[in-house]
Amino acid sequence: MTGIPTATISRLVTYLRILEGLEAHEISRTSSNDLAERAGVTAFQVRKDLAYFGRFGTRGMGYTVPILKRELMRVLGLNQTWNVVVVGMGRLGQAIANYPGASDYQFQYVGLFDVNPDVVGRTVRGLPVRHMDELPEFVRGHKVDMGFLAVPPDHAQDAAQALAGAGVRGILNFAPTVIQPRMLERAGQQEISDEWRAVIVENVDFLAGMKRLAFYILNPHLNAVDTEETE
Amino acid sequence: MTGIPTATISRLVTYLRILEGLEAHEISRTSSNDLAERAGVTAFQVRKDLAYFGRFGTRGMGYTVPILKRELMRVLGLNQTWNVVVVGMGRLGQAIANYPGASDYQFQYVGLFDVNPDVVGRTVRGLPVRHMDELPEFVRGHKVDMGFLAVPPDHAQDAAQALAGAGVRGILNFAPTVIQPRMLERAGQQEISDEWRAVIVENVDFLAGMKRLAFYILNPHLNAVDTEETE
DNA sequence: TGCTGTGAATTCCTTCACAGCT
DNA sequence: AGCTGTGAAGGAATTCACAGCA
Repeated sequence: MTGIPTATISRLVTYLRILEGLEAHEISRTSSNDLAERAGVTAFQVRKDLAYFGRFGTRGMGYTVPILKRELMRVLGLNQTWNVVVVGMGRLGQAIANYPGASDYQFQYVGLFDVNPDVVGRTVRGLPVRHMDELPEFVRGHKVDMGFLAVPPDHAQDAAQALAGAGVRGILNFAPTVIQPRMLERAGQQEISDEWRAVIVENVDFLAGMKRLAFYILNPHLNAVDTEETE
Repeated sequence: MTGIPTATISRLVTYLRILEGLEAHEISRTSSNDLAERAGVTAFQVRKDLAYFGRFGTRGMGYTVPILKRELMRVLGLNQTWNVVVVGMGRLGQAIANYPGASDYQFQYVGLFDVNPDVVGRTVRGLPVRHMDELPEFVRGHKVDMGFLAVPPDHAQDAAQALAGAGVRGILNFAPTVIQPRMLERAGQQEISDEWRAVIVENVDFLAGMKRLAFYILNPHLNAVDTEETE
């Protein structure tokens, strides 16, 4: 059961957001055409994307908003709680920690970390900023699932390895750097033998976004209307 | 001369970043293999990506770091100055306005905007926060090229239209919403007839990044090591 | 020999057309 | 009749193999 396009996952996130908007406006029915228009893709695409994961509609009728929303949340793993630490409490890290909407969808910030003594000990969003030395114990003790990485680029690899070594399952990397995956080893890797799982890295890079924008302004004919970026 | 993959542009940004790192370490030569390893892609990919834009290497020798860097900057439009306004001066907007590295590469913040009276009039990074009412005149007067959009999602479409109407050429949208392109019309559209150019929209969405991460943690076998994301 | 540049092959993703329920 | 779900066709993007220079 391999082979779901990465782009499909990004679009599912978009569909989910649209469904939330519809629900907020108390619209209870939709269709592949309606979703497609709102998402800026084709109706074929919507149906194909959904078909990877099941049959959520009714022929001749369309989709029921709450049902499709629930199913997409299940598919995307958003009906469970995710414990998150943020590493790097500079301006970006603070903005991330305070971003409204992150706390929806069961993303719970449980710990904040930095190495700068000026920052460690301060309180952000009601949580104390801890020193990185405490990370391994904290991750194990608090069942942390993900780390959000908002450190300067030259410290990103080290911090990513610290997170991976402490045992997180995924890293959302905000630093404009490629994290080398082969150096990411989870704590207790030797215990896991058969069912070895790599640490997942997703990137959010807005410097890259700025540069892509510059390119497409200069070369508008090369621009395709798409959902994400890249990424 | 159509058909350069969007993913290629994202990767060019990555290559450029690597070249900057090499230059900072006074490494003056590289190769498709070296770049590939650092970028987490194949050497074929690197060469193909570069080949879309020219011949920058020497057979048998590889690439000269400063030359390839210069060429990539030219291709990406980073050897010119881009005037930027930031719309939405909440925590995220402030983090963006203060982000180090944005001011490299000739992205110059020339204006900051909001509608909240508590924020308008305050100073961020030495610039006064102006009211959105002033946007159209400001964009024309200061030759603004791009707008960075960091407003709440329910105001993103309106703000995007305001930016487009004021005459910016591109929008970097940080709000978790799809901007409907058909409503973006540049000021003076009637004047431009033949050489009509759409406003380019690039998205940077870290809520989407969080959700993709959740999915790939639950489905690690579906994860492909890639540069962006989407997106 | 070593590494780039590039047509050809392959794989992957999207688009299409229509079968299948309601 | 209307809209979903899906195998098949088509189109892109990546991978490959090797020709072409230094």
